[in-house]
Amino acid sequence: MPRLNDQVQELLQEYADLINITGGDAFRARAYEKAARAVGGHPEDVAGLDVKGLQQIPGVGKSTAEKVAEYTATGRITALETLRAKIPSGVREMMAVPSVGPKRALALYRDLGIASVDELADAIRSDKLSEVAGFGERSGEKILHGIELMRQSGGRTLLDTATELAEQIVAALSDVPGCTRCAYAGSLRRMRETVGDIDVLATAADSEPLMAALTELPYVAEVIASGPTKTSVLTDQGVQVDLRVVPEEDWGAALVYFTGSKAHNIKLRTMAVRAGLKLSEYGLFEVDGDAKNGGAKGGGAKGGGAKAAAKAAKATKGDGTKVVSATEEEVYAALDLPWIAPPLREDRGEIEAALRGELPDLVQESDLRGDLHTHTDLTDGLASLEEMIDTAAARGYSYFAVTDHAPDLVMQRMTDEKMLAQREQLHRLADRHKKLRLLHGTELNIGPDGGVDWPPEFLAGFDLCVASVHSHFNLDRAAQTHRLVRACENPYVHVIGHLTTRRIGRRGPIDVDLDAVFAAAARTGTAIEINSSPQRLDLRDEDILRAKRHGARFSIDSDAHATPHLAYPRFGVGTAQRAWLTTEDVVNTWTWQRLKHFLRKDALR
DNA sequence: GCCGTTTTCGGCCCGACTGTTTTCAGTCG
Repeated sequence: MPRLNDQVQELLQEYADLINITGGDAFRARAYEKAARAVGGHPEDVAGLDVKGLQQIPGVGKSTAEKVAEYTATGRITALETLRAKIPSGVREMMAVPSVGPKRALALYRDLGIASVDELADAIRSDKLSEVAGFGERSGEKILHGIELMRQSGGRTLLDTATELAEQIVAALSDVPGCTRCAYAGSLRRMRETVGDIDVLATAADSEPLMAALTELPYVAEVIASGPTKTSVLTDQGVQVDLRVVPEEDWGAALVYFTGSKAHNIKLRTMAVRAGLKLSEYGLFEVDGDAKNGGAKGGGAKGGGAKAAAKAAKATKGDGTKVVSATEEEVYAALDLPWIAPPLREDRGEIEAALRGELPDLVQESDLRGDLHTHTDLTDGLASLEEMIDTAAARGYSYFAVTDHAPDLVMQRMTDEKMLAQREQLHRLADRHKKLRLLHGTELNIGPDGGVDWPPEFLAGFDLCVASVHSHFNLDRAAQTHRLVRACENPYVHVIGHLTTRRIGRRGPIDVDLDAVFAAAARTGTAIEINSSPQRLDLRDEDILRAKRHGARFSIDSDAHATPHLAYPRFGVGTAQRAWLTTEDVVNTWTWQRLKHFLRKDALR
């Protein structure tokens, strides 16, 4: 189950949406939206707070506090139930389609009775949309395109939700008596940007108590299938979880098998066959009789060692003798391979690299020495400068940049004076954290022509500037490329933030010649951000690989807008690992001395 | 509904873009 704060955030947001759809007071709706974000970003668990305590959260007043308290006490919010009864849930779900907001969702429901995304797509295809005032041909096309975008990531769960759920399930199952090992596998373990379902693997002599424990979890809504080796359930958030229980001696083979990817496994199985072995979900087997004249024959002590251990047990499934494979290392060793980190297991050359002994020494979350892109409540963040800095210090960073929005993002109402006052405040706070070097930065807006918010003399006052695209997403490819190349060429721009501006399942990437931008970044010494927000994960792993080939460097940042978001870099690091990055590629793993040098861009001035 | 260097009422993120309009509504960041 997600953190209670996240559940409450979702419910308050739903309440705000329903107020909007039903034509309620827009300011009231906005108050609930703000309260939703405030609760979601609040570091303390709301479960432990009473009405008084809840009201201490900025943006939460008496009315919201009472609703939250009602939810923690009873598991429901009466006022929300009342609104839900008036509007089918599918109407609100239509708001997830880009360019469909509350007004259009209501109009579609009221005039055509459309109450789901599927019905909406059907209505467009059968040309019914023009019957509703305000909808023309272009609207239909745009909405249909938006629906397709949603479906591409359709049914997939974002990394933060999936990770949290998987960790809770693993913790719960690990406590079941008789469970000797438990971990999650699948695409989540490989740190793919979204996850279709969650695969959990466990070992136990008797699988029954584990299967029962899974189906009895409070947030399991439906049991899809349940047998002695596999149980599948659906959570109340609609995420499918598959649990498999295997004998202890098969743990390694099973973990390899269920971690995937499919392509990686196929290649491993091919190698196994050549080595006279067979790898399947039931374990690693030595094929009886012949087939000992394959690749592993000359293959060194490790393979031989594992085979020696094979004398252990006779197989129950498969044709040959089961090879004990209690760990992944043993399985890989049987194939004369070193252990391969899950994020690399995509058959993108990792097996060949492993054979050559050239696997990269992947960057780890613990290698990060700082965060170079964060926000405070001076703009659209939730936490104060002090709170953000204190949390960063607690993470053990040695440097930390505060980069609030610049004035061209008009809604943030930034001014020179506010920025300079924040700098003063930051300098005063420097005394509090002797071990943490504080950097005063900003997140600039890259204009349609590639210009940024402030003139050089003002930019020179910052320790660090991130520059990002926040508008004009529809420029043509040449214009998008030009603006981003120009931003790289700006001697005061150190990091290009969320380069493609995509939001997973919500908005596609801008149309840009990535190779041209990567080349410009490498040439000018501008780092490219790996934005770790689970909604963005921008750049994608395959684009990072391309950028690395151009010689670009990267900054793995949280883009935190609240203190809990400062933990996001684990997802950015996962993405970086999928792109084979090492600490050499990631500037915020470097010492301050080295980073300082990188930030100079002297040659361009 | 929330909040207060404008303090218990009266404001509340503001401008651009898009597609449908012929003067604007809805959506988005």
